[in-house]
Amino acid sequence: MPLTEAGIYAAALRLIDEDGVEALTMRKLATALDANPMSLYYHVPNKDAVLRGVARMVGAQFRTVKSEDAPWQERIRLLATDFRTLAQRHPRFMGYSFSLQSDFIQPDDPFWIELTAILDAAGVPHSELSHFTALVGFAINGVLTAELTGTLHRWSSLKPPTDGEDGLTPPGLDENRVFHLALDTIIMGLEGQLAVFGEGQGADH
Amino acid sequence: MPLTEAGIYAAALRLIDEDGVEALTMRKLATALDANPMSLYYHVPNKDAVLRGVARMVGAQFRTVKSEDAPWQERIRLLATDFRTLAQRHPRFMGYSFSLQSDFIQPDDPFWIELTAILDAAGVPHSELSHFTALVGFAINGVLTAELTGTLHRWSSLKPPTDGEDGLTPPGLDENRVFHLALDTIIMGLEGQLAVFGEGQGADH
DNA sequence: ACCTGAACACCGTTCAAGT
DNA sequence: ACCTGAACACCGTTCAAGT
Repeated sequence: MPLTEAGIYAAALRLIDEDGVEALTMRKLATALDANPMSLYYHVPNKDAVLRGVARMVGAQFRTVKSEDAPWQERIRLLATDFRTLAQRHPRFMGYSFSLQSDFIQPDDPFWIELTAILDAAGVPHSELSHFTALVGFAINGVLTAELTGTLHRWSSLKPPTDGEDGLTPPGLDENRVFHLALDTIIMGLEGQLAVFGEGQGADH
Repeated sequence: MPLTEAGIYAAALRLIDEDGVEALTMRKLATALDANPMSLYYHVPNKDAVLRGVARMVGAQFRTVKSEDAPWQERIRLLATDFRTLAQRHPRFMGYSFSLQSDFIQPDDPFWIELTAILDAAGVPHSELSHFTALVGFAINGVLTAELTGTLHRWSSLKPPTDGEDGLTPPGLDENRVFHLALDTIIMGLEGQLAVFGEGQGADH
């Protein structure tokens, strides 16, 4: 099996899934590919490019059902959960790339394009469209990152037991609850904002 | 000036403010202190401890006005902006510690305690208190992190010019708008959720 | 008690050289 | 066209030794 660019990215992702991004090393990556560490540099300029390649690879897997006729609330929920299930397939990489979002998050990613379209359809004024897209996207991102990096999990274990119960919440259940609660709250907030826009319009004309 | 633990943290923070966390090195830190790299290890167990020390140092600077008589909406806004101004004093460190939040974010930090108190006062049921605290905290965190790491800024430059204007938004203004928009939206969402709790209570009794 | 030098086991990357 | 070895400039950290 000869060395290829795609093969390098795939192997890198495999290593990251196992041991996390911080453990990825050009030298380890090479030995995982049964290759000389220096051979990688013929196919790839440097380590940073490997990470970007992995990001492109994972990002390309993102699929979301196009349901343009559904109400925008439902569409946001769908988009967010689709994105979440993708993120959960590679939690260590996504947790990293979301947080150290230096160059990984681009406004022309399918997620953001779809989110913009949904908010547009919902009635967000064009002048505020990018603001609201950023707000919703990064707020969800914040909750999801906390989930992926395990911060959320370390929290819920500190939660008071549910009134005399055994005190052990089934694993993942709390994460689910917080994520959907966040979605609900943001959507409700958007509904409120849209109502404000409506009022302003009514008063002006 | 002899080497001290606090002095090491202070110097580390100074270096991070200038060049970012990823540029911090035990060896650079030592030369910045006019010391032998190995001398640090007498005062500090390892690099990770240095980062944690810096986190404690920065976190200790957090102050928020206690305004228990104000409406909870105002209290959330105040807490969030207080936290934001602290974060903006050390954007590179805060951007890092928020994202790689492995061990930096603790539920017993003053920010979270105050946020919990506010949401409690707002009427969030005790069984859901930690969920809502997490939701609000990490959503705000997500937007703030995007601001600190510059992701938000790289975005707004892609914004369509405001209809025939010069197309240049004053720097920082967009960040301000998005942050406060996020606050408003989350608060509105919380109001909605609280209304739901109210209904449920009314129907049950 | 506080500091130091030498050393170890790692990194990413370059570059001239091999096939 | 593809791979390799040697080498460079870095890391964090240990440890025995100095004052």
